[in-house]
Amino acid sequence: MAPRAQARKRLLEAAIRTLAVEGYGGTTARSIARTGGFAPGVIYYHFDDLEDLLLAALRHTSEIRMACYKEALGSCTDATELLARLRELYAEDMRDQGHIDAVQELFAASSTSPRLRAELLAHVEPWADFAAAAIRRLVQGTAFEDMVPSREIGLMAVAMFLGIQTITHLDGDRTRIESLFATVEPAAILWDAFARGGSTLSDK
Amino acid sequence: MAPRAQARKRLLEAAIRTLAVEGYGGTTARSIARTGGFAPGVIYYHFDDLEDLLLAALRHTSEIRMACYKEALGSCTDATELLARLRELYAEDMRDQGHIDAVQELFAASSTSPRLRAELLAHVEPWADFAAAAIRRLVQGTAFEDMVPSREIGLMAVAMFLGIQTITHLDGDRTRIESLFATVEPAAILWDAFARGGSTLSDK
Amino acid sequence: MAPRAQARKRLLEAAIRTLAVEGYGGTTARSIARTGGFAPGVIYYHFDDLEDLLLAALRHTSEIRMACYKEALGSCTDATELLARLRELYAEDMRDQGHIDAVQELFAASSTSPRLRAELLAHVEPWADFAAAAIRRLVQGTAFEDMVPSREIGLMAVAMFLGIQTITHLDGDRTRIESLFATVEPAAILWDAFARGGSTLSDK
Amino acid sequence: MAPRAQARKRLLEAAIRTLAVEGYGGTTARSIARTGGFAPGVIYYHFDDLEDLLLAALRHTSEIRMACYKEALGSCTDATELLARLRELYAEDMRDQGHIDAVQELFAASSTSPRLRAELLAHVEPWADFAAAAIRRLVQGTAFEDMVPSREIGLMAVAMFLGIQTITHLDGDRTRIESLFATVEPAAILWDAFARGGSTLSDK
DNA sequence: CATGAATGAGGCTTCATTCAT
DNA sequence: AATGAATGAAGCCTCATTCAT
Repeated sequence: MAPRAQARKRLLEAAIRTLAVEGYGGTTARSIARTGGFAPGVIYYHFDDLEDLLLAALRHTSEIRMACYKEALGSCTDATELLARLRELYAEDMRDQGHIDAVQELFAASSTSPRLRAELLAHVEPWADFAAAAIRRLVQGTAFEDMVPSREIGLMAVAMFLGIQTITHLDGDRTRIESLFATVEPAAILWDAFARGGSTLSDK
Repeated sequence: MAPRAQARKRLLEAAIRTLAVEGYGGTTARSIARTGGFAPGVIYYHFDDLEDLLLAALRHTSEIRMACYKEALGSCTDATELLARLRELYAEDMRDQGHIDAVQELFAASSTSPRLRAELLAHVEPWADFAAAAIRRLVQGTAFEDMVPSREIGLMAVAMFLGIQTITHLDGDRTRIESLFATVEPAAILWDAFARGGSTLSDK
Repeated sequence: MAPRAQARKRLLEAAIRTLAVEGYGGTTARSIARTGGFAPGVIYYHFDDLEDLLLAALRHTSEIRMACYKEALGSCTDATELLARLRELYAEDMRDQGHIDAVQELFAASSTSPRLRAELLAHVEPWADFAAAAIRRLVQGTAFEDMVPSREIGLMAVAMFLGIQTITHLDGDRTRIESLFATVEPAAILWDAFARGGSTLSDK
Repeated sequence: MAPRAQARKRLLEAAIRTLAVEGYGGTTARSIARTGGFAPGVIYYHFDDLEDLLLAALRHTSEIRMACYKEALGSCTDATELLARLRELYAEDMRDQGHIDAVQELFAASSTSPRLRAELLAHVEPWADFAAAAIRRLVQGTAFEDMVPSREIGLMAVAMFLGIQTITHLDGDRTRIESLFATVEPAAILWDAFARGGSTLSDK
């Protein structure tokens, strides 16, 4: 049913898989078609352009991930728990068909296409907002509540995620990120104990 | 003198300028030649490959910048001062012929070429070390000296730099970074006053 | 009634409109379908080929115009009147859905397709005959009756029509033709006065 | 010497030959290259575009032919002689590598490319002027001198030439034109005898 | 050392045409 | 009768790279 939408989805997923596996440079109409098992021409039946397909793939993947992250972190006020959930989400991302790698490749390619650049920029904004909101939930009710510039820190968080992803992408060593999570964990525990913990303690 | 070396340098700089101005996608043998005002064939006289030229350009630019950073930050033990010097260096980078943009483009292209990927990785390592050393100097003699995992934080710093660069690259808005420097400044002042400042105070 | 024939007619007219509006180069199965509001596949239900459709469209349009011209000029023996009627017919052609432009495009495409070439040739013949007949009516009863090679002049007339059409097609300036009609008019008046007029005068 | 210009000329002539032999529809980068015995890529080394090459070919051929016509007809004041020379020129055109057929194909293709259309239009004008000048020389000193709208008749002549060419192109029958020349000859003789002849007679 | 013409592979895209529905 | 998704060939063009000069 709705063969049109089904076909489009097949194309989107082939595009994402190809980006992840072959890199942007290797993502050609032919390679996408090979990945998806269809003729190159189909792409142009459903999309104006290769660019168009890639843009749609970006939106597709970003929407899906954003929904997951919102659900998983939406109500989290505890640093330790936040960190744990991020860890899980990240692991899930990695298990996926490579959505994150695909997005990484698109960042890489951004200078090639103004439209792609604009689209990526449009996606950075909401993610930075989302990160800022998570941070605000974290500091809410603590002594630091009014001192923390959550908007800026949100952007920094997104930047760091991007940067780490870039480096991970270079050597394919995903344990590196695990070790960063481990590094940050004590800080999270400290935060919960002293900054938030104080008030929580008195609650009990 | 050494006309060979001189010619090579001309090529390297043309490659860097082309990367910065046209992006990786627009960096072809012809466009580099046009930028530098020589014939495309020359490239193959001095380098095996376009890849070879790009790799050499990366090394060239990275060495130059690393030397600058080492000289400017080498002896810095004060967070406020460190931040101020970083700010200057960054401004200098921007004024330059676009070394940073060129490197950014090469990161973008890394998935295309294993050799490029390896080379970039080989440059990330020393920069992370360098950042770690700067951090160690910062915490040295404070109560946190043994608690701070400087290696990991160094990597995070490099990642953040990379990520911010990526985002800046997207919208061309360089004031964004200025605002991040401004955001971090109070933290640096606090650090100097309490963490370092305390002990330093008693020293005097 | 006769849904088959009706559908064919829809296709023919879509083909003609597309030729006139998009030019031969822009006349594809898809563009014809878009013009006519049907699916590209329908074409192959009613015709073997795109070529087949175009040929049929040529016949369709040529028949319709030939009938008009025959009716309007069939009994015309007066040069001035002949010219006036031609002028009207031409104006009508221009108001039409672009039959003439469509035919012009097919001439353009003739070197692509032998069948099209043959078909066009087969249409030139009757038009030249028709023009020759008109000329014969004009000279009949005059002193020139036996001297005028009407067959050749008929062909020249068709050629001139074609050529003017080609030039008009180039710059879209249809007033050019109006000015040619105006240029010829005095000659027609002269002819009627002296060649035909003389004898006619004595008749009365 | 001047290998650049030589190569360009080779391309221009290959383009013209291909247009004449294969028709516009068959004139692709590959077919031109095959005709000229070079790789398709060369075209893009010397020209921006296929369109660019075709435009240059049109100019090339038009200039050459215009020069010939100017030299042959420049001083002709006699209708019979004018006709004889035109006949020769036409025969020469046919013996050539098909310049005329090539131009014919470009007219056919004009609706495909605005630039081509503009270029053709720019060539029609001088030819019409040239024809008008020839006609003026013909009527000069006769009783009709002030009555003949040479500009308009010049355009008609060009149009007729074009139209005849179109028809000839359809069936490849070049004797048709011979027969038209023969048809017109008596008129030329008459003209020289009565219109011009009168004054010439009194000269002797 | 350098030039610049030439090559050939491969990328994007369009299109006539087919076919399951 | 009609639809519209899919195919595969072919077109245009770019590019790294080579090579005669």
